[in-house]
Amino acid sequence: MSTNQIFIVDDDDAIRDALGWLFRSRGHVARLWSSAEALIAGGEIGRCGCLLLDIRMDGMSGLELFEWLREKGHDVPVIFLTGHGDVPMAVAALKKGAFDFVEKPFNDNELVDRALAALDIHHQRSSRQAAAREVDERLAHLTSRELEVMERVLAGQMNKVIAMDLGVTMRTVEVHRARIFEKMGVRSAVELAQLLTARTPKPQ
Amino acid sequence: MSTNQIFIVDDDDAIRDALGWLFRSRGHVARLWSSAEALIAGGEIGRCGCLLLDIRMDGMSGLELFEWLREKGHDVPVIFLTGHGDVPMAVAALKKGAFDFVEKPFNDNELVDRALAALDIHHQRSSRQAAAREVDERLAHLTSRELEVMERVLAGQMNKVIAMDLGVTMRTVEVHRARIFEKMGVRSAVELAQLLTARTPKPQ
DNA sequence: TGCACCGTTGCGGAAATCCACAATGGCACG
DNA sequence: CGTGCCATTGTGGATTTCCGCAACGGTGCA
Repeated sequence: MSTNQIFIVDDDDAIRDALGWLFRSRGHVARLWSSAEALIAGGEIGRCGCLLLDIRMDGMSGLELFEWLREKGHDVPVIFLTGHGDVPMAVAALKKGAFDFVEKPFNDNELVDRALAALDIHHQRSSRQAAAREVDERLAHLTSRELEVMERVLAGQMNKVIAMDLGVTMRTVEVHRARIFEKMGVRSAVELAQLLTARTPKPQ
Repeated sequence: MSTNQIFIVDDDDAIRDALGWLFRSRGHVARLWSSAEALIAGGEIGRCGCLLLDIRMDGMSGLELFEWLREKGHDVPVIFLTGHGDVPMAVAALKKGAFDFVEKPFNDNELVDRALAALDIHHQRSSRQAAAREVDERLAHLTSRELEVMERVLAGQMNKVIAMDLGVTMRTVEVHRARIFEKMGVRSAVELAQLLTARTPKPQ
């Protein structure tokens, strides 16, 4: 994976450069952006493994960028940086899913540790997501009829029942079933169930 | 369920009573405790649906009580209340799994809303946990041999293979398999897979 | 019109599963 | 020693699944 880059967005040149220097001096890959708009325009958000985001910026704020990323489906771990943060703001940010919230001035070592932790969970997430995408990709190749059959297979229904249910022959169900397994890359209904049950979006 | 009680722990009599009045006047069930120790001694944590916890208290602090609950396996949603909270403290509490972090003085309506939200997710959690416990309970009744067979059934192995693998006859595997289904309350390997795949502890 | 894909079905056989009935041996507990 | 639980196996049959081979009709696109 090449998504272990640390993206830093801050409109204060001095802080931005200091952050860049901090991470680079320790062997990490850091990319710097002077505004949320610049980051978005860059179109390289996909390479981001962890995002350090100044909350207060001219133009689009850190919080707004965060919301924007969420809507776009990017769930990169975000660490907010703030000079004048208060408790309610921090709480709101974390409850919305921010990974961390750090006040300036920050402790160098601590910030690096947190960023690395963020990278870590990003890797965990992205591997899970890759698997989920893989499954979705395969699901997309199923015909609507196959989906109907699959649904019933997952409900534990026997081919006979499914056939009655759909008003077709057992043979037809068998064919669909075989194609489903083939397309989904599994070799039994059990594997299929595991694949799809694991894919379920996780709650809080 | 009778776990929609709001537990309030604060060593300041005035605040505690005010909180009790606040929730009760709106029709909610609130229980008051003047210290973490008293709450623990009461032995009624199981009835708790949501916990409002003052961070700074004589004796065991709110944070300590929170940790204690975590260790005991109680994961009631906790809302911390604090008079002199700072951002790092709030961030730490939330990252450890607190549900919310509110500064005093608080806005009555907002606090109630948050407590109700906490109750809500507690209900979601507890129904999930009940299901998980149910499954664990059933798993506990499986013999070690049955577990070995189940493991292989979930791996999608055919009875024939499992038999070879364990050095027994197919017939034996069939019997184990039947008992597994019976004990687990399912009627097919698919249902079993769903039961156990869903049970998996969810990550962040 | 020809090709590709989909849904459908039939035939027939191999393989696997499910099950009732029946039984043996080991082990632990009282 | 009896009772209960567990693992094990057998027989035999009903049911179900899995598959290759073959085919037909519809739809949509080039």
